[in-house]
Amino acid sequence: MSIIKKQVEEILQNIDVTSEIFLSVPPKSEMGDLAFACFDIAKEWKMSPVEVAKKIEMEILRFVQDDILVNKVKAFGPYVNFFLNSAVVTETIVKAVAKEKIKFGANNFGAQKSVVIEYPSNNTHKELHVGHLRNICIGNSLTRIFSANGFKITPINYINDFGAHVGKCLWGLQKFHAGEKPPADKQGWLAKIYTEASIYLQDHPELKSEVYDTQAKLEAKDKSIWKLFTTTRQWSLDSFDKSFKEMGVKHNITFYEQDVKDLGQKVVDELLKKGIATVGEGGAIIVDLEKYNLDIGLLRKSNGGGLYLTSDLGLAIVKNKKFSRVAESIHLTGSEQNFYFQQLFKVLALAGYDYKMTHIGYGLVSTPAGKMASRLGNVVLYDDVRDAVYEKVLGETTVRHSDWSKKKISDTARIIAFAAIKFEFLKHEAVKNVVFDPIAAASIDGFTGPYVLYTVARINSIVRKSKIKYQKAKIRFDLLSQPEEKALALLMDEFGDMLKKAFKNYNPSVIVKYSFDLAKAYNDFYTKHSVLGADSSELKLARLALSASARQVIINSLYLLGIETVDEM
RNA sequence: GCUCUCAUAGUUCAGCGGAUAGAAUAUCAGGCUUCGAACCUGAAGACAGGGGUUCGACUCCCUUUGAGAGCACCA
Repeated sequence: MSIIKKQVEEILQNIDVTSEIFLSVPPKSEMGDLAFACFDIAKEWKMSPVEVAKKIEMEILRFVQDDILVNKVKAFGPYVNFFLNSAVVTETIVKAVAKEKIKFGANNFGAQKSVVIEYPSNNTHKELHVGHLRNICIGNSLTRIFSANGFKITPINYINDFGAHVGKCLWGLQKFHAGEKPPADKQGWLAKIYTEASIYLQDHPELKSEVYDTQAKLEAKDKSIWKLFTTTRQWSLDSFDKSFKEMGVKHNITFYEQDVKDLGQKVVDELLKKGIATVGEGGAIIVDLEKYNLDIGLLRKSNGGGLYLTSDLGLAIVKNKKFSRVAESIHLTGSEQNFYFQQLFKVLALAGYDYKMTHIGYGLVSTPAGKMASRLGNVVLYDDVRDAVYEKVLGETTVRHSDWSKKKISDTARIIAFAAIKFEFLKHEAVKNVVFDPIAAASIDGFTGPYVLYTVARINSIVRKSKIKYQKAKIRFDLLSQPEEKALALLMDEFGDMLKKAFKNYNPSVIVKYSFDLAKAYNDFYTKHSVLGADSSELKLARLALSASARQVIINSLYLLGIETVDEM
């Protein structure tokens, strides 16, 4: 939680402001450091907001004398503004950061309640594209954000390795590529075959029965196809593991559709028995959700085959067996599945599950050319984005550091490239559709990951050159009297609130913006005041400690985004 | 056809119902013999249209227009 804000809140509470207090930052620094808006309290006190502000100002002046934190209180129309003592603010924050380090800002709203987050739920035999990339960035960040808010969060993945797309891919493989030696990128090869088969079937719909046969054999675990299935499936899984690993993403458990489909069928039988599910048109098993305004959910095909909903019911059982007392289950998918998840959650509720279920449907990622469809092959692949951004950053790094070793250049470029990618894919609010812009993704100026990393590298350089052990020194915070120094410390104090906001709204973009604002606040300080060139050694020391704190909080915010920093760049 | 989501500078995005709607980028004008110019300073530039609720609306409600998505055997 924010430390400084809390102290100001206490002052207000002492003069009988009993409702919940929100402190904001005034639009201009001349107007003070923190503001209290009197609109709500005005209703309670049955006075005009302007009168309330004046009254609060008077009360504080009368009863709160010689407060070491608050220098001045002044009413501005309906606002009461607080002018804070720079030395107290900087000392409080710098010491708190030094003490708590990576834990600075952490909250405990979750009280160690168990939350399961499921992402990116990708498919074998199909490619990983920019849509998945967005999913992975958001899921990884939410995992860290929930953890920092005191939840015990378990990231899991649910891979569909048994759907119709697999049948289609294997059919195409046998029909057009039998006996071929797969290239190095085996997973990419499968994805291409899947696309090729999809397009071919559009022109030759009469061959669809062959695909159905392949799918039926697969579901029956027929010997003629099983080996091919397990081999190709593993190619996909190996490739996904590699991608997740380089993205810094870990899942505690991965579930597979193959393993839960049969269980789901049993749940459907039970729902039938209970009368929750019924037999619908053509003999399919449905659940009528009309009275919830959710149409009809399809639980089983008329030929007895399972559907996505069938497997998800089985997954719910397995998940609840594995994780007892789940308080919340978060599902992260594209927004096109919003309606589906409303249906799923309703069916699960009817089946007796009562934990909180949350679906985050992030907006679609499209290309400048239009909508992506893997069936049509017009997708932007994860690998291509990664390589393009990496090449660009590698070029920049090589130019800037001709004296570095090849390995140092490539290692650094790799971290910067992933920072750029993750920052780019997390900067938008999740519900918004986004157009993937390759130029923006590879951009390293302005509101980007590299900008924030650069700020960290700058501070590293200052700390390195100073050769001062500021950690144990006695610091004269009273020397930190510049407005930029106070502003920087006050912004660090906001971190806990940002963390809260990010988890409440399931929105990592709050942290993205914060990390950028903090880096910008540091750069503002940096250009106006010199650390190493400060007038006295005491001031140098104080500014060094302030800089190190700012660096720590920037690192903390980047950590929540899944972004690593570099020493130099 | 029905349902859901979205609409803010040229472009990409921020804006718990509250102070003069913030950034980034592109454009123009500046700043390195000074802690790292992947940086900084300045200029110009926006709430899709129309109603309503409210002391107060980018924000809530209705409507029109535009964009995206979903709607029975796909995932």
